[in-house]
Amino acid sequence: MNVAISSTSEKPIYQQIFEQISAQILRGELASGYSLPPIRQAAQELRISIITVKKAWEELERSGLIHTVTGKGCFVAPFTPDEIRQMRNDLILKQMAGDASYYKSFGLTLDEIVEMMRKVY
Amino acid sequence: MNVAISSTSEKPIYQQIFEQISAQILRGELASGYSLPPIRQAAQELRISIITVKKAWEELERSGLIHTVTGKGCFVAPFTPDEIRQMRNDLILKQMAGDASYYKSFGLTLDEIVEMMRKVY
Amino acid sequence: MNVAISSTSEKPIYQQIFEQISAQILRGELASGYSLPPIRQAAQELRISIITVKKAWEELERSGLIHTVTGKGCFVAPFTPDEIRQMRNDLILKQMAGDASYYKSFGLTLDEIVEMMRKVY
Amino acid sequence: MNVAISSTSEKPIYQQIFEQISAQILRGELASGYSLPPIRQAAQELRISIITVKKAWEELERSGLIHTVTGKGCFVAPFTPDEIRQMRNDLILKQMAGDASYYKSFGLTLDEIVEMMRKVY
DNA sequence: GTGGTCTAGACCACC
DNA sequence: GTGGTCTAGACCACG
Repeated sequence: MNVAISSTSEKPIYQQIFEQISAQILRGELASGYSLPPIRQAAQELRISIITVKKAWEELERSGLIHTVTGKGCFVAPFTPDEIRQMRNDLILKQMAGDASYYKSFGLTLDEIVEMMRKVY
Repeated sequence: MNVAISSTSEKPIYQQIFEQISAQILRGELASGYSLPPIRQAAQELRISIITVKKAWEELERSGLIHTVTGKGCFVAPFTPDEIRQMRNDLILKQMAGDASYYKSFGLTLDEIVEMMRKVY
Repeated sequence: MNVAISSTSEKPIYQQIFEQISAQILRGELASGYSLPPIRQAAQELRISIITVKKAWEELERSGLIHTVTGKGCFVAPFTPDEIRQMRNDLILKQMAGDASYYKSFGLTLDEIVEMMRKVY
Repeated sequence: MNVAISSTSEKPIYQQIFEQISAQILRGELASGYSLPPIRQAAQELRISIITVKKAWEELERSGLIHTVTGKGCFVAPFTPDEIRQMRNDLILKQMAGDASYYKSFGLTLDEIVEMMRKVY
């Protein structure tokens, strides 16, 4: 499990975990069927409470990214590569739409946005 | 004062106010020297607590966007148009750098980002 | 608040609460804008843990039936009577579809189902 | 043995087996005296643990639907067709009574229930 | 061994 | 005052 927790971040821990793991799934790093570590082990590894890990796992299940089998563990849900790509694009487009409207609220044109994006990339 | 408050938003009210007013200043809508309404009046107008307005005003002062004159009120700090433009660009670039690194974390190239940005703009 | 908890039920407590309150909303007993009791008070009233109440409230919010305003409380979401009726019918139809397929799995015809339903109603 | 197990279902596996086999008995598909497969064979066939199969068999025996003969195996209990029909009707009526009271709790009349049942059947 | 539920109690941000 | 988060620790069902 490759998750970095920042205790200085304003985001709650369980959400940091959720975002990092879901990003890993949508990037294809965690393949379908992959078994997430047991919550107890993950809690020990990350040095946080079991409850906090569980909350993150619950969010992942609610998003349909993993499915839980009581007594067995939690597994990345079965997706085709196309579905993964689709979900990833949906997520990014939704995020980008919010970002774009933020930029536009400051009067930036598309060309200006592209130019600035080129700078910071 | 032109501020819209959403009670369903997850953002705290004082932050909603702070963001909207600072955006207005950086867009040049609120000119240097402009007098913000007294907190009591603002609170009544927005139908929120005085404490909340005060917190927003404090955030604005802490950012250097306004300055308080005891007994007189709060005024937009004196900036030249160039300074405004500079601050606006700094803010947007900082935001955009974060957005770009998010997009990159999903493996998107600059061209792909530009193309998607074109779609959602 | 009118909720009855059965500790003998196989359903978890938080789900019992969720189901009863959502039923009350869909029956129109809890009108839009109605303020749910604070979780601490509800917990004391029902003699259960705050956490358990919170879990029920979270499910209600996730279903879009209530919305939480931090520092203010939880309120029944604004719905038109038509929306309420629509949601209620959707819920019942979905439930009934499952029931019907169960009856059918025992070879019952529609007429037999109707006749038996008449008996038990 | 014709049993389908869903690992994504929230129902425990042993209960899924119990429900499917008891339904088969009550539908008359498994006749009186029919011999259930040995638990080891069933476990292998369904790719689950022997313990789980044993638990399902125990539930069936507790319901009086099968009886175990040590060293010989498990057999569907001797019922007359009338008894089967009776048990089936009892089960369905009990289930339907619960469903009906659920529908009634939303204010539905018998006619409305019948009409909706017609739709989803 | 696994996850599911419930508990008591703490600290924080917001209003 | 409110809800939001995190903690430690218990008991249970399932496999």
